[in-house]
Amino acid sequence: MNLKELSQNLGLSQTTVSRALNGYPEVSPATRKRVEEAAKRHNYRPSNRAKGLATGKALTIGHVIPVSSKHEMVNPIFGDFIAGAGETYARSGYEMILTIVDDAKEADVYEGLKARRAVDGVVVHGPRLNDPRIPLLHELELPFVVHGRSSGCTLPYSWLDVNNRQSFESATSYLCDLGHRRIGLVNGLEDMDFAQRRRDGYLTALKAHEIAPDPALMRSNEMTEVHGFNSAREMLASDTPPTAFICASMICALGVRRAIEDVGLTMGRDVSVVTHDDALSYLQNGDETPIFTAVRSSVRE
Amino acid sequence: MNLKELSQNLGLSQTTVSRALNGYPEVSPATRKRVEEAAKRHNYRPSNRAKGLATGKALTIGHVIPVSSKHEMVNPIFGDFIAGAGETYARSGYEMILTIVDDAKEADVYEGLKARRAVDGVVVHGPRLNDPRIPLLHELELPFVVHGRSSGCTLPYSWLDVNNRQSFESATSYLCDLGHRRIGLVNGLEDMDFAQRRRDGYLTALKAHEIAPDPALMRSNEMTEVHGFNSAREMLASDTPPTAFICASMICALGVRRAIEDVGLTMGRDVSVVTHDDALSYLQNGDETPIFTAVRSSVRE
DNA sequence: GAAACTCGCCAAAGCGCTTTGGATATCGGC
DNA sequence: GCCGATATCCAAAGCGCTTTGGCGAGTTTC
Repeated sequence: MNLKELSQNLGLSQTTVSRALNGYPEVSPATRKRVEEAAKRHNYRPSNRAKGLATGKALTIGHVIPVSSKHEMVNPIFGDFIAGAGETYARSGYEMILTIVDDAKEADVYEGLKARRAVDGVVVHGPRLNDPRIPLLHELELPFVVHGRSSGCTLPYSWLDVNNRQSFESATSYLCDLGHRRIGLVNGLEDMDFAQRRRDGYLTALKAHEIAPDPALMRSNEMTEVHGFNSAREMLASDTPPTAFICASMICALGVRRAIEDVGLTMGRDVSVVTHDDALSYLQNGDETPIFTAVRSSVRE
Repeated sequence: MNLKELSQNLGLSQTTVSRALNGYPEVSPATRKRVEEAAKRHNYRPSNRAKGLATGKALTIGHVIPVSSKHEMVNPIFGDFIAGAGETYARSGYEMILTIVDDAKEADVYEGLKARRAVDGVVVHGPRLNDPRIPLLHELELPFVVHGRSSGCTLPYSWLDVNNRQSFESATSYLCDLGHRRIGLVNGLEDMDFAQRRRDGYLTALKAHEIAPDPALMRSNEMTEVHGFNSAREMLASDTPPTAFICASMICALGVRRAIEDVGLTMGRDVSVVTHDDALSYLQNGDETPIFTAVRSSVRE
């Protein structure tokens, strides 16, 4: 059922039917009602494609997810982020198109989205320090919002982020106040902007407590369970092991926990762990009793 | 840059340019070359939208991810699945549109995709027993492929699946052969088809080893860490606790491990754990030394 | 050397919408 | 009873492509 059929069916012009359905005023209330009922009855829904052609709008937002060519890892928070975004799109009649791409070919993807007029705008995921995508998108004049921020970028841009610095500063201070002097940081890859900010927060808190940062206590890598395990394992093997850890994600923290127990210690008694909790649906921080002390922010919300 | 401009630019008709670019034979090699070079030079890419309107094809595949209204959980394997699918779409010039929807409203989404002619076909995720989406999609005449299967469904359909039954039968047999008589099953929700098959495999192996299944040793729920923890915790608290566990996912297994250690036992010495490993990039089964004994299949591949 | 093809190209219609620029009818107001 | 608003509606153009139906010019065929 398309506009033409529907309008013939009603004995009206396409113009009138289109206007009735889109809330324009040049239609009598009675006609509008008749049109709306017929549309519902015939399960008519305008073709997004034709609508887009006619209006120049795509009614579509692009999400391009970079995958590091080195690690091939898809950050698990994307699932939750996408779920949250999708709810909003569904309510607003927008479509979401997803592209997963090796980060080396990302520029090409943005150019393609623009040239094909496939989207009205994009969401930039996983911003790095001074991320080249921001100038690129400016140049392409493709509207965008960054999930996170990009330190060092001089161009203006819209972003949505949590306060990573403050969050890690609080967490670190909390541990310092408890008397910890050697605190291991199990961070994400440091070219990721969020990781940089988290480290800054960590360092700020150490400084405030007059603790000299020790490079041996700061590890960064893709936030996998294995990274958490390996990092903690190595730090714990040192002559002066940390008495506490701060982790960039629950997944890392699980690895840290495994390392702690692997060397015969008990988490929470011998070694403290604080983690950042993205509130992922499948990886809740315990039930009534949390597994980890955590700073939390729901990616999905 | 659109077709019209490009063809004027070349002093050719739109017809010829279109044909040159799409590999039709009615174009001389010299002209084709000239067109292709101009297209590249001007970074011309046909609008998917217009192309779709003209051809009736959408050049787009829909993925609709059901989210249980009760649990609001996004299965973490979707991220990896989507990444794998996206690679193929990118190579073939297809677009992927993603819809995340409360499973109660799923029918509406499929109808919408069909009525709006937004996609050429869809991938059905998370099939349940006798899944109503299969008859629905048949009725809508919307082509689809199911990731997994739907037992009890009498209609024909295309699917892609791993051998869940065989996999869990092998894993269970392996444990039985090691002498285990009480094996806990930490399964996914049992209205999910894969969970049913996994349980079947588990039961088949028990039967082959003349072990009577004990309902107290079979738990099923959303595959979260907490589910693994709670299930194992309760089973271990029994008078006749299991000596081994079989888990439906790495995430569950991590919870099971936590429960085991929580009661003062050691995994691998006091209690054995075998898990299904979806080979998620961020949740590898250890480095050189695996964390868990596992049956594995890469979702992404 | 004429009939019959084949090649290489083009004009125009059409895909399903929106939107511009009227057209017609109705209605006060004086 | 006429004029200018106002309220409703419509025909047609246009969005950027593909595809149908043709049309000359060159090539075979016999």
